[in-house]
Amino acid sequence: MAHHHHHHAAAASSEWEHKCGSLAAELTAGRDVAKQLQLILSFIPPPSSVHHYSSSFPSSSSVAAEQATTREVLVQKILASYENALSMLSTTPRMMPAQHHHHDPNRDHHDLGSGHDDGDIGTVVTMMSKSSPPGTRSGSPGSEDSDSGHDLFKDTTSSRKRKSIIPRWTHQVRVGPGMGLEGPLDDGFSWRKYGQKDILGAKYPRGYYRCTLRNVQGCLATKQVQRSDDDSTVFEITYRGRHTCTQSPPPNNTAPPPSEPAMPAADDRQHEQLLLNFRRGLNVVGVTDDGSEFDYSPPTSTYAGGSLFFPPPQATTAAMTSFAPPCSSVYHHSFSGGAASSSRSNDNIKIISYGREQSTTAAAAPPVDFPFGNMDHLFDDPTTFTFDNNAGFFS
DNA sequence: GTTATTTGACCCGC
DNA sequence: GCGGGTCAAATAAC
Repeated sequence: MAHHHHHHAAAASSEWEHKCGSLAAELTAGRDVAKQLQLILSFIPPPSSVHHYSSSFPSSSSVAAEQATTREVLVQKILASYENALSMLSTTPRMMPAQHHHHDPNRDHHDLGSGHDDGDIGTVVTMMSKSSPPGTRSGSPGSEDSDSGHDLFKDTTSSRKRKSIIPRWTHQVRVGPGMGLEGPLDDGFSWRKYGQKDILGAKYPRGYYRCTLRNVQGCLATKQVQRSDDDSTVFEITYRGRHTCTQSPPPNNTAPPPSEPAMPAADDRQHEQLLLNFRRGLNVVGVTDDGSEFDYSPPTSTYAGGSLFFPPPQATTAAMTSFAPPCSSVYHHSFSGGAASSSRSNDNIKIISYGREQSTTAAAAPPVDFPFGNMDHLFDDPTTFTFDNNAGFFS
């Protein structure tokens, strides 16, 4: 770039804005393509289950499984990068240098069966608010950021604090009396504590947790756990950001008490609930135009974050639901004309993604919120979903 | 060996 | 400067 660069011209601001828009569009497009790739990959059976045509190799099954895992993880990482980049873009112009660090394919294992007797845990309040997350910086602890000038954005002329679109919500959780159970209540995700702070005026310190897969999959979800001042059996847990990683929920223990009718506060809450319901192993049944049904087999216990692809009512391009590995084959459904092509699914089902529909073209309409319709009642008896292809929502 | 937690330092916005 | 949030070195746990 030997061109002469202008100084800080006032006009640069709008130019910058414009470039940001292009950037966002580009990133969105990239993310969308990555999702498609993820989908496509899910349709390609892992080498193990492939009919061995003339495989002269021993082809141990473990290797195959590892490959599948690896490629899935890779796509997941790409997706996470896009998501994170987008979220960074949506906060402050300031940002950190990219951090591409190559990590070994680390095996992630989370201790699910921590033998926690969850006992009496009641989720009480749900609250939404837009946040002003200071640090959406990507995970890598400042390792190699030292050199290159990242004061590019320091100028902050525009100082347009875009409101963060990072979701933030709070649960109040009460632990039963007499339980030694403390802060780290098992909410189905594995967290890693990265800090603790004494909060002014608070009796108990606040714990800071982040998703354990942050460095592996770039998942930026965090939570804070604050013990209530007066009632020491109540914990206020503030979640920040949705999980973009893939995690398995714990096999729900015995005696999940009559689940609360879960007030349908906001979208994100509904998304959470949807995930929870999926995780509990409900059946999902889709209905096509011609009335035939296709059954998403019970997702036993595995699930992967992400978003379902559902088309807006008048979608012209084919969108699809996707439930992906570890199924050897998955249901694939095109909702565009109602023409359904569905393949078989075996045991486990993962949700690749959920939450928002994304069009394939960058210039197309902005993401459409997932059409949940009125599924509140389903929360009471979350055993079966039916997706009405015509109506475009679960019923 | 590995990964998680603890804990004071550090950063950043107010 | 203050306070909340995060980092990272030391330490603990595995």
